[in-house]
Amino acid sequence: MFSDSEENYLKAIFHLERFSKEGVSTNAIAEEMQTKASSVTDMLKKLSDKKLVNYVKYQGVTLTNNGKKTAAGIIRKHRLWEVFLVEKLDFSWDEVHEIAEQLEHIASDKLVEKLDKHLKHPKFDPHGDPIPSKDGTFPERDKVLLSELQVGDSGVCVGVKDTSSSFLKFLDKNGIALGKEIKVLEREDFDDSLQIKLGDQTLTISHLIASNLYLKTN
Amino acid sequence: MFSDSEENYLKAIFHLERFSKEGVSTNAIAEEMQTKASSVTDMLKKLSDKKLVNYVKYQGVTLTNNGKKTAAGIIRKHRLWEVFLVEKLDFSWDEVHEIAEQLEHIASDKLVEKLDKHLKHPKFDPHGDPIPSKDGTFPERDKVLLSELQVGDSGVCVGVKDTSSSFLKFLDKNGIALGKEIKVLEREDFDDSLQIKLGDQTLTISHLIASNLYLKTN
DNA sequence: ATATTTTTTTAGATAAATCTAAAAAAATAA
DNA sequence: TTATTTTTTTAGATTTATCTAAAAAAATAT
Ligand SMILES: [Mn+2]
Ligand SMILES: [Mn+2]
Ligand SMILES: [Mn+2]
Ligand SMILES: [Mn+2]
Repeated sequence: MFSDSEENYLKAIFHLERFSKEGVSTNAIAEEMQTKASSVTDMLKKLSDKKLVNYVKYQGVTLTNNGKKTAAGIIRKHRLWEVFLVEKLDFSWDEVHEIAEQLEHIASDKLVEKLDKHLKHPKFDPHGDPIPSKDGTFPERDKVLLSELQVGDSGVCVGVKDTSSSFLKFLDKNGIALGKEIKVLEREDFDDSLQIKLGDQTLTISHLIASNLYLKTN
Repeated sequence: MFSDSEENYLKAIFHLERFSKEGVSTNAIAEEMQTKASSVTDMLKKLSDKKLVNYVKYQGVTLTNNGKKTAAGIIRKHRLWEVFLVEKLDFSWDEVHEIAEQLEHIASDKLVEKLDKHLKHPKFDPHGDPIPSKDGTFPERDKVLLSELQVGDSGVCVGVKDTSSSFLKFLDKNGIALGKEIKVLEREDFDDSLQIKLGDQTLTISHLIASNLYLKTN
């Protein structure tokens, strides 16, 4: 239906739209896609011709309903494959993104639905990100950044904001994983670092770490 | 490493090499790939530059050792994915080829090895075709076409020569599947059709059918 | 051995996706 | 409000994979 490149642009625009109520700018897309602004302009024209984006010269783009649905479909595939890689093939969560980046472009509706069934219809991927349903609806879950909690608050780790390999490996090394219970024991005013209880151990983590971990509070 | 197109050419040449001891001709490749001879010539030059084929103008091509190993790797992926689709996702054997045709181009050695392990290192795909090992070796199995058997001979169905959807669906409809025991009861001289015993039933099949079914004789 | 047919290659064009450099428009600063 | 800077678009190239039409080479037939 659409080329890998077109699909990657749709996904990028979809993600960027969440942060700007205006149209998404050419430069923002270029940055996200690691490409040049002129290449973006070319692609926007093409996506516009295909009625996937609303594009007016110099005014950025928004996805059309069709564009949104298409983007959600690609994100659905990406995240389902990530679940597969972690749950069935025993990959660790820092290894799957690159591979899912390729698998998301495999075209077969039947494959997606069979994969979804095989995985027992997961609602979230290995990084805690929501998996849209077939019709494009994203499951919601209220979650707070660990850095927002007060001393004494506690919750269960349900997601990461930064999904970089280095961050995920850091979490592994320190025993932090989705499903783990975390309680804030102390906050250091000087640098906003936190002392937390994780299982039966106590851990000190920097503000940067805490501001990339999502918890579901108790 | 290589483009999807390059990989598809390598696979085509690999398959064609089995039938001609000479180099594979440009036209044969064009036929196999459903493309034009001029496109083939262009690609052969490129593959030759990359040392994947031995190409001399007007004399056809053969794969280099490197080309053979690369082709075997793609066939390995194709067939492992077919096993996955049938065994794990419950696809039927007539639906998997098209999807595997895409999946075979996913680039990740680790993925292939994890998939292989997950599937318990299968030696043959859902159509009975051998799955090369990581180093490019194809498992052998002696098999005979059902059409070659004499009256009274019997064997187990281990593969199909024609893998077209229509043939596979015909086999499904008649209860013929890999692993089934078949015995030749009678041969009709006029059209070489066979009367066979399949489980507890008796079936009449045309020569065309019999000449596309591989058995391992008892 | 020459003529004819078939196969293969070359020449030149097209479409997709990218790039650099220059021009145009919009945003910001003076 | 005018000048400067930033953003975006356009113009023109490049690469990859394909095609058609024509030329060249090889194979086949007379
Ligand atoms: Mn992608
Ligand atoms: Mn993810
Ligand atoms: Mn393929
Ligand atoms: Mn197969």
